[in-house]
Amino acid sequence: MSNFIDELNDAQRAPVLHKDGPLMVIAGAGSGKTRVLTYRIAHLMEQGVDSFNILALTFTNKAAREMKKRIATIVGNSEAKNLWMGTFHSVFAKLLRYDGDKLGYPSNFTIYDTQDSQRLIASIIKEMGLDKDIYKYKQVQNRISSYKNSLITVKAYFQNPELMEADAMAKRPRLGEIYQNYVDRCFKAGAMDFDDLLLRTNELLTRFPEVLMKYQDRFRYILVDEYQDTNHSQYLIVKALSDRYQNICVVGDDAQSIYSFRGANISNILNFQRDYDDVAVYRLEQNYRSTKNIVSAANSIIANNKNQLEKNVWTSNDDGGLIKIHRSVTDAEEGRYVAGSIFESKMQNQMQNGDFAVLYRTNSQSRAIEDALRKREIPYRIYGGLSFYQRKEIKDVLAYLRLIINPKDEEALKRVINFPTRGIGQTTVDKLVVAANHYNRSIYEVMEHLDKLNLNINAGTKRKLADFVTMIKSFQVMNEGSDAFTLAEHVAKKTGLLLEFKKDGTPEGIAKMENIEELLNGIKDFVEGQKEIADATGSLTEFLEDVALATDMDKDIEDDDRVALMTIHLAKGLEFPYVYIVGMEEDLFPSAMSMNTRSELEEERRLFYVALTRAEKQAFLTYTQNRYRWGKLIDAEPSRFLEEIEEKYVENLTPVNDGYRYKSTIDKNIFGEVDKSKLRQVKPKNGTPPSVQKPSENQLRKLRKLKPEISAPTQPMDLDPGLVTGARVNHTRFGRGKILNIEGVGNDRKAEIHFDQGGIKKLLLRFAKLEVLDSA
DNA sequence: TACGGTAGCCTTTTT
DNA sequence: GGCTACCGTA
Repeated sequence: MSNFIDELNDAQRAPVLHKDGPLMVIAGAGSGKTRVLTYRIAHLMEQGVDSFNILALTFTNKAAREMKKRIATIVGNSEAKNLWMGTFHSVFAKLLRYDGDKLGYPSNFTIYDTQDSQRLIASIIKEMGLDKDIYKYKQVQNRISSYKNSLITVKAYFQNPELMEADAMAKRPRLGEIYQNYVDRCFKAGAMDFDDLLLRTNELLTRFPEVLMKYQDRFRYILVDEYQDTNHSQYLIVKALSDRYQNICVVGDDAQSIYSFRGANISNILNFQRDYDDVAVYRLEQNYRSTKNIVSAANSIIANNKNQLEKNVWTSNDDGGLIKIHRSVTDAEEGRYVAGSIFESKMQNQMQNGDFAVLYRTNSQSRAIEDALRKREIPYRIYGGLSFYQRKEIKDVLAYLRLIINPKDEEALKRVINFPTRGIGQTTVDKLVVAANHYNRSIYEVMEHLDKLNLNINAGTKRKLADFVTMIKSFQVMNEGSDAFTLAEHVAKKTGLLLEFKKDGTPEGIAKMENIEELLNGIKDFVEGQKEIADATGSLTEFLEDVALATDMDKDIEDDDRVALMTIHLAKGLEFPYVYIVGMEEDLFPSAMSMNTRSELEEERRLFYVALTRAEKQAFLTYTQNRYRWGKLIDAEPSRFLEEIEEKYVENLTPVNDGYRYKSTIDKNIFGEVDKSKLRQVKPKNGTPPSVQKPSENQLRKLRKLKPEISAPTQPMDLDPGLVTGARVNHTRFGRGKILNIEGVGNDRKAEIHFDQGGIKKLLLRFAKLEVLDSA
């Protein structure tokens, strides 16, 4: 028997040794949860559980790879090979490649990224002749995405008057039609978006019991990391798969739930004990990562949240330094301070660049930091933001490759049919789309049968279209006999993509060409690497799937030594000796978008908690009084979160007087003369005199009507405390009534209401707009 | 059909 | 301050 178990403390050992039945591990920040997961899997295997029967769902693919590596060193390489481990999206994409045909999907289906989805939705809105200012494609995409994550299919949507009502109130009565068209078009294109990977898995497991049985039997032991960040769709998949053997282990920390904006439902973890019988609950409360000061300060922050599981995170580490708070006048100065401070620490404490991280709320904040680091010649790496695979030139190459694998892929086709330009314009593409919709075929199929169809396209253009099809077909033939790298290189040359950027001659063009070359190198590495992995073939399909689901965090970082720059969201699960949290300002952190409800604000606070607990030795918080936003200088106020840290844990490097800890000094600084009204002035629309008038009663009515658009909830939100059994309420459509009963939690909270007009209805509180008239 | 100029939106976070 | 979608012109 191996001795790795001895490396664990008592609290960690218990869940590792727990064999059968459901268990939940509530793991405070830095308490060694990855270690527990890793050792639990290794232990199961040592107990004789076949690795083939274990499924582990992690938050990043990189985390999965690292855990797998660690497990392999304990139980041996060949044993670890069969483990299914990865993110929800990558694991179930793989599953759908095997069994998605039952739902009518080809095994080589394309995965649409968010941009593909948005482009398709934009063109559907245009084709339907809708006003793009009302139907904003990003908002529409968001809405559809949240439906999918709540398992609301098109059919379910049209059966639910509540949802239709909500969209109609938001002046988007035809949202359901867009949804319908979008789903149809994706299906016709042989494409799934990110949400489909979960939704279709659910559909598969529900509609085909034999498939469910097969995977229930295969995955006898299921482990889920970061369970607090699973959404409803993911929850149901896990529930279904674990239903037979009930060997389900979830690990998480409700205090670190920060993804509700993409449908994560914190009640999944809060209700775990209700969802399964005889749940064993283990708590990891000892923090091994951070100093006492950091742990205590973090605890004092999270104590401001009301909704949380009880937990007492503690550490036996040293006190460490106080948390340093620094104020600057501009964001540029903030950057200079951070760069200077990193420089000093490196000198004084013999630290490496890789020991430092700069965390921020929004990607756009990275610029000022980058500039300052560059001036100091401190190497850094930015994670997230516009990732490599999202760059235009890379997406162009990938679009050709996608088309080779799946010619029905509409978004790929539209992307490259005239790039590099070959004389096929928008008008022609529009005609093809109309024909494709009419014949219920893909655009590519229409192009293949151009001569048989009587489309109003002239002979010259027809010739060009035929040439394009011939070219793709020649690539497909080549794909049969070559590896992904050889093919991709040929495609980049043959299509003229490389030349296109080369002849451009500008530095940007050169950079793009180099990026394409880097992509080709990446494909080469991939082909080599896949040869070592079981049941991988190094095919183009596999490469494209990898790319579609890759995140910036998945990249294996060469061991060069750089300061890490990333959003707080991306930093989850990571740790650094020195952490700088920049932009501690109202409207930025907490974000202006997240201050409408208590639950949104609490999520921002959890985000701050996550940020602070990344630090091992020392944390710095910085804020500025002026910041460039949208190219304009605006004044900024210190974040309320600064006040929330218990005072004894912080040191103000830039003290403030007047009894206020973080009073803004906007009026006294050199920007004092800036006219604030100009900074925030809204540009008047054409013809509207910029005079200030009291809004008319008519305008007020309009505003009131518009309000639902803003508050039409796609996320769980705070509910009126008056919404209790017995309360009298008014509903926008059904009129007045009385609440008979309230059931469910979070997103699923429903009220049973007896309406005066007759009838008892069960309404999802998330969508129902109820006004409390008279609380019981 | 290609291309250059510009108005308007944007920035919350991501698989 | 930058991107993109749209419009006008050649």
